[in-house]
Amino acid sequence: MEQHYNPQSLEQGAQKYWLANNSFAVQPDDSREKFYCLAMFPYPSGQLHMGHVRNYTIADVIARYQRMLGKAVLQPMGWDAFGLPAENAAIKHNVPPAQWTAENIEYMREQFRLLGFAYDWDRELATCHPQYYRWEQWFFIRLFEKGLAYKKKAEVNWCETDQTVLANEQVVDGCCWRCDNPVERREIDQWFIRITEYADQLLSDLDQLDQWPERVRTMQRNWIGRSEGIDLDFTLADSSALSVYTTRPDTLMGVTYLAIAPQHRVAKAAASNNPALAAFVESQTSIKLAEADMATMDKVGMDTGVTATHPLTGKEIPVWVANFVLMSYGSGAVMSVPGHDQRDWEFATKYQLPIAQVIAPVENEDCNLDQAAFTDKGILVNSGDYNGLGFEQAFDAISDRLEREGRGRRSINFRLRDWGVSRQRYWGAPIPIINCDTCGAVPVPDQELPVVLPTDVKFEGVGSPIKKMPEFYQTTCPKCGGEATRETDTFDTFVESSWYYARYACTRNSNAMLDQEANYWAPVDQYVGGIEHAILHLLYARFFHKLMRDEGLVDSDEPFKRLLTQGMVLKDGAKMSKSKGNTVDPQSLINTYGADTVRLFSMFAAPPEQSLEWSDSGVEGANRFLRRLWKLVVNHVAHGSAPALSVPDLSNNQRAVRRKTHETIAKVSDDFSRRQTFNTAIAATMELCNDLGKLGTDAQDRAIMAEALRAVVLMLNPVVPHICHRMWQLLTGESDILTASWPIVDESALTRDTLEIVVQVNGKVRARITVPTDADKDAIQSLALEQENVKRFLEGVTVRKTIVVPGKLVNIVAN
RNA sequence: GCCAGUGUGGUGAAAUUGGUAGACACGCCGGAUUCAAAAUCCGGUUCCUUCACGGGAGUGUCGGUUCGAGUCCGACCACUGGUACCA
Repeated sequence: MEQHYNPQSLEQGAQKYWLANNSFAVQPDDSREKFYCLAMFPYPSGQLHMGHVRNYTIADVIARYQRMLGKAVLQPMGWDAFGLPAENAAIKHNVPPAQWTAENIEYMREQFRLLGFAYDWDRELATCHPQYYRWEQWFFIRLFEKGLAYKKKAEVNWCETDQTVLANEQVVDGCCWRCDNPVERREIDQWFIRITEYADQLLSDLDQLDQWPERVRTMQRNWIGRSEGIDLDFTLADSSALSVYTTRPDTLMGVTYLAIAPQHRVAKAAASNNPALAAFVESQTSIKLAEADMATMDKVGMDTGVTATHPLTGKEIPVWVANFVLMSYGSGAVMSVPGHDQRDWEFATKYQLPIAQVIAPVENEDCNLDQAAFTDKGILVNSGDYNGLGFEQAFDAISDRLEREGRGRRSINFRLRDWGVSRQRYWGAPIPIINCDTCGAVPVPDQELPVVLPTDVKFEGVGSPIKKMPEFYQTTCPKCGGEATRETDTFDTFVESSWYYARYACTRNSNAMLDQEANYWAPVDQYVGGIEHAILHLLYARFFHKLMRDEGLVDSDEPFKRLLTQGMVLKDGAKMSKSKGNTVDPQSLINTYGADTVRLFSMFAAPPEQSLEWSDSGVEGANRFLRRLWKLVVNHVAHGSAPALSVPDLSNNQRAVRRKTHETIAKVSDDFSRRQTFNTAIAATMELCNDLGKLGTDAQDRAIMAEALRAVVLMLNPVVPHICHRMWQLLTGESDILTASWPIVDESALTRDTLEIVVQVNGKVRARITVPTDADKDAIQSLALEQENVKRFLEGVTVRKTIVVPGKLVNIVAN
């Protein structure tokens, strides 16, 4: 028997065993409950980092735990293999993205193996493989046929010097990250998917997701941003309508100007004979597309000279161009009520536009329009016929009138915008469309799929190579047979990550996107990933699932039943990054301490939802614990098999250790399943081990030790599976802990005769008393009052009240 | 800017339903072992005060509710994530 804990040989042995027995391959099995456990697949950036280790360890712990509960557990792994970093690496190191990606996958797969994750590798997929993205292309064509995919003009960040589109992260301080020249906005044709068509469902189905963190549901709810309001028309001089959307028609009488986006047709028209305005409009094209930049930039505007007629008063009000009005939201125009909207108030103050009060506070709230807008709902004033109405009444009265007069329509609006899926990049799945001068956008026929992305490419400069490859884009129109060009844009990588979870169920099916096995495993029972994906990825995947449902591919409404969002891994309080030089390489830690130590520390150092502060000495502590545990097991086994447990013969001390064992099983079970706080589960197990060290060597001590050690090994197995694989063999003689079940609490071991409770005087602890478990309130109270220190604090005061909380405390209120 | 979250000893954290603040670890201090060191084992460790028993203060800040608040409410401060082309 191995006297010393030797992680290298022990982990190798366990991994060989799992490989030889194909331990983690799984097939549908109607005799057991299914459990689909999934961690968000990684981008193959080169090496695993600590964030990966944490993410995948959490999922692996859950998968292994669920398996011990007797379920058929699917835990697959794959690669989110398309994306920008491969192109950057290609430019920097002159290596084609396909090769770079494939090499990274090879290396990272080996790292996964060394960490001992229980993956069914038979189902591995990579999104850059044509067998994967072919089905995405096929599905996109279904969406196109249903009118759910469409083309429209939309803006991008454009670098004139590099002649390329820039991602938001490639724009630094308004300039291109490579050549440092200012970016400009440019409108180009792009493909969109109508997520707005599903906005209502995406919102209401959030209520089904009761096993998602509330904060993620809240963020998605706010992102979708449903609001009820009214579209209403102001009339321009040429009698055309200038339409705006507002959720506050009750403030309509307080509109003192209109604000329109610089790209609005009215602005463009007015600028054509106004050079100053034209210059202003032009100057606004240099702002980066990102919402954060839009919202924090200086709010500037200019009078267009155009006026519009107010739909109720008939008054003429000025129309201003304002840089904070977005052409892509609503109609690109807003009505401005500076008295009751803070942004309008600031703009009006800056440009000395009139501010009118039309809402008065209901209670005595502050309302001083010289200082700030009054944005709460209230009672209408200065509003003619509508004076005295509250928000709801005014909303209805004004909306009714506008609808009656044909100047407005009640409408439900969403903040959510349609999903732009076009990328002017090389390393992505080609959009399966052929552009024909005669027939327009024509889908590639199904039998010609996949449209394969050429991988033998040279990166010259920064643009996409396929845009310069006639052999790729020159083709004929499937409809008319004439000359045509292939779409050279590729899909947003969020498209691939929106359905991979379903494809794992049937990775190798070359006849269909999904099959019945996908329906067997879906939905994912437990999804694990970073909180940074709370909105985009998780919303797109939910949307895609509904699209697939409506195509008849899956039966369920939602893809992920339960969600765990893990926090980041920090070092010295900051996110690990190469530029900060504070990275920790998991590989060298595995080499030094073994995978179990790395896994144990990752799970012990913080609860999964919180950020985790990396600590080298903490890792040593985790390793120390494993060595101590190993010694405990080895020493126990060295003394031969333990005698049978005889509960009636136990001493009080032995009974206490046994109670601790079963209390720990209860706590760890709850921590693993309901709470998902693995750190406290591990702490409880450590506590139990500390107590076990105090057991003697007589027969019943050894019997209790045997029972406890088996429980400890079973409970730690999901976290540190290698060492537990071996310790289980030593303790039981059985070869495979994977076939063992989760330990069961013996309720009879939990009983106790006495309890310690605290005695407080005015909320401060003054004594501790030990009382029988079944003591009644009066007995507890009188015992509490007898305590010397309690008496001291009751001298000279009168007891007003006594609160007895059974099993916890007594609080004597006195003054 | 907006949306969401976090803030507790020297450090990572625990306190699950409003009921003993600091479990479990790290670090540090003291001791055992050792020729010596490493490793290991034992003990101590929120701060202030006290020979000691004990006492006082304490969970980002300020205020509130309650017999009782880390936990609930209000305001504020700092940091983190997202903000639609990073994934």
